[in-house]
Formats: sequence, C-alpha cells, structure tokens
Amino acid sequence: MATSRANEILPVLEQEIVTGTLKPGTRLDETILAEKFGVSRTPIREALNRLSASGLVEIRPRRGAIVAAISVQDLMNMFEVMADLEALCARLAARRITPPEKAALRAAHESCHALSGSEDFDEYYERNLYLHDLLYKASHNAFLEKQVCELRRRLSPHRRLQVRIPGRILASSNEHGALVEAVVTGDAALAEKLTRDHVTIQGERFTDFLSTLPSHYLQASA
Amino acid sequence: MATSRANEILPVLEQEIVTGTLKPGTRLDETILAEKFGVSRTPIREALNRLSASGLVEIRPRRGAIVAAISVQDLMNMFEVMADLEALCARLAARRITPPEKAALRAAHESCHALSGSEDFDEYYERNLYLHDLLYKASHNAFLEKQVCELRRRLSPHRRLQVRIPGRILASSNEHGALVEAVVTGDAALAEKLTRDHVTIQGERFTDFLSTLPSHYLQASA
DNA sequence: AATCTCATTCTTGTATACAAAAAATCATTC
DNA sequence: GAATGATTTTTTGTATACAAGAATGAGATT
Repeated sequence: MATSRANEILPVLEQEIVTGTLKPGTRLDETILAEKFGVSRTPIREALNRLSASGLVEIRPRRGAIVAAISVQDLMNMFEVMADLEALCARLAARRITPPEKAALRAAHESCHALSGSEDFDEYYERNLYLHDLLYKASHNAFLEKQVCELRRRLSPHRRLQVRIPGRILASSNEHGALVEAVVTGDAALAEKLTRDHVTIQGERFTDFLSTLPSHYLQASA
Repeated sequence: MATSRANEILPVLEQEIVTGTLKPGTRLDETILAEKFGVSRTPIREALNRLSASGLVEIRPRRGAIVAAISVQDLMNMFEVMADLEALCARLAARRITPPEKAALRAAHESCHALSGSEDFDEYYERNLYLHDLLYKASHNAFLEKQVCELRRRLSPHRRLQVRIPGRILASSNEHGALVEAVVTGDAALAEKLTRDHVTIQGERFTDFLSTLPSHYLQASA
C-alpha cells in the first residue's frame, strides 16, 4: 500500500488489543514487535505512541509500554460518559436523520431482531454494533461520531466482562425497536430517554456483576 | 528535569498552539523545529504525533504537519459535544459535590463575580476557566474531566471566534450564579439545564442548519 | 502565454548506531 | 539463609544516515 509502515502496523496492533489477543497488562517490547512485523523500532514506537494517545496503550517513561489496564472505577466512569454521548447521538439523530438513513436504520434493526430468539451473542453483538454505528452517523455530527466510536473501541478490550444472560437478546432487541421508532418519527426527547434507559439497564447489570469480579481486576490504575 | 526531550517539547508546542502563537494552518517543519529546540528530528516527530492524536495538529502522510485548521462545521460539532459533556458534569456534580468543593466553588464564583461590572475579558476568562475546572472535578468522574479539558484545549486556538459583547460578562456571571446555586443545593436537573442554556452559544436551530449543509459550503478556516 | 514533462531538490519515513537509564544478576556481607 | 550493593545486561530514548515520495522549477511544446 501507499501508506507507511507505521500506518500498516497501527491497525493490526489495535485489532489485537481490541479483540483481546493482547490482554490488558501485556508488556509491549519494542524489539520483539519490530521483529514480529519485520521493521525497525522506529515505526513501532510511532504506532505505540498513537495507541497511547487513543488510550489503548499505556506508556510509562523509560519503562516501556503495556496494553492499558483500566481500573473498575475508570470503567464505570467511561460507561457513564458513553451513555451520555449515545443519548446525545439519539437526540440529534431524531432531529436530523434523512429518509435513506431511516430505511438503513430499520433494515439494521430487522437484521438484529432476526436473532432475537437465538443465543448467538457474538453475531448479535456484530449486528448491534452496526445498528449503533448508523445511529451515530444519523446524528450528523462527525466529531461526536468519532468520539463515541473511539470510546467504544477503548472499552472493547474489556468486553468479556459483559454479562451474557439468556433472554437478554430479546429484551435488548425490543428496546432497540422502540428507540428506532422514536428516532424515525423524530421524537428527540423520547429517543434520548430510551437510550439512557437502555444503557442504564446494561449499567445496572454491569454494576451487579462487579461484585463477582476476580480481585485482580480491582487494582487501581497508575 | 523532565524525563525526556520529547516530554519537554510537547507542552511548549502545545502552549504555542493553544495561545495562538502558532496559528491554525501553520506548517510545522520537522527540521526547523528540531533546530529551534536544539534536538534531532526524532523527539520532534514524537511530539507532533502526540499533538496529532490530541487533535491540535494535523498530519498528512508524506506531506508534513500543520496546526489543525478546523472548519466551521467541525467547530459547531465540537461545541455541541462540549455543551453536552459540560451538562453531564453539572448533573453529576450536583449529585456528588462534597462540602469543601462547595466552598471552593462559591469562592471561585465570587472571584468571577467581582469582575462582572468590568470589561476585562481576559482576566474574566481565566477565572471562568477555574470555575469550570472546579465543576468538572466535582463531577467525580476523572475520565469525564479529562475529556472535557482536552476538548476545551482543542477549541482554545479558535477562541478568537468568541463574541465579546459589552455587558456579556455580567450576564454570564449571573448565569454562573444560578448554576452554582443549583449544584450546591443538589438540583441535578436544574444544573444540567442551566449549563446547556449557558454553553449553547448560538442556539440549536442554527446548529441544525449548519449540520445539514454539505461540507463544501463551509471551507476550513485556513 | 499557458501547460505539460522531466529532472532537481526538499521533506518525510525508516533503519541503524549510540547513550543513558532501568532491570536483572551475581557476589559479598551480616 | 536473607539482604544489600555492585556489575552486567537489557531496554528505552536520541542522533544520524539513508531511502523514497512530494514539491519545485526549467525547458519544451501547443
């Protein structure tokens, strides 16, 4: 590709972190990574710096880089902001969504809903992501869209913490149905409220789940 | 003594961009900067990369870095998000603020209010920043606080766009008074509403209008 | 006169070499 | 046998050298 080496390495590392191949706390040795990608340390350092800025990697001066290990407190804080930004997206989308975007949103919801009876969490998660992407786009605020997506990426390494309750897919899909309808009919206040409720429900489940956490997850981040 | 050269250079460059010494659109030649700081290009590149991630500079592949020139549309988008995050801060602060934080908030407001009759925009701006910092802190969400501060820094190079209307200081200070009172008395809904009204600069209708415009109508400011 | 092409030059991106700090290892001492 | 201190080793941070793509300018062509 016409892009530079660092630009090729960056998304690969990011993907490995996001998918959990590289787990939080893992040490990122520059020499080893350079060898692995067949480049010198220079583009590796550049990629690590960029990942550090986006929050996926933590760099301690003179002490190397590790995959960012977020404390539970940080996670809760980030969920709080995420909920608010998603609610903002919903409110704006309800006011600004275009006819073609409405059609795409409905189609995406149908695609999600088709799985509502199943327990295929991974596939539902994928289609769910796409539905939310459409909502972000419909806000017609590119900056907001980018912020929300980046925050979501940053949270995704800890996705394994999500609770997988039987029947939750159906409930989630129903909530989405109401939200999509509110956005399509232009009810901004309702769209915002439904989003908050939707995320809050997940948040409460998340909070409940915290009590069952392994203790090593409770250490504070430096 | 700072840990590394790049860590020394970064805040200097950032300050020059934020204060407007380096204006949006200015080219940032690596060799010239290296000479200016008496280092090699390596730490310069590292600093530029970090600034790029925080949004203060824009790096075009193989074409060098410039101080980020934000379009009017981007600016409106960022203000829209800023207003929402500040409102979230206010809501959380109203619920979580501690007694000592209440005292500090009242004192900061008094300090601002003392200038309410004057037209000293710069000094008012400084004290106003501090007041808002206290509000962010009172939200007791460190991640949110960091996000809001970073967004504010990112907007600050374009501060010249702020309208300086005679008598605006007094109006602003009165709005702050009501907001501080709402936070201190724990009225989260009111604090949120007052903040939205306060921060939203030109009204949602105008923002709506701008956001639906094709981007080529609004060129970058430089 | 304007534009297109090609060569030169300048700048960015990468590799390698070197310096300095932190980690690890080993030996000595209590 | 544990702890501490010095030495070795490893790893990060910086400088310099080199390669490749983009900007620039001169000359030719229409």
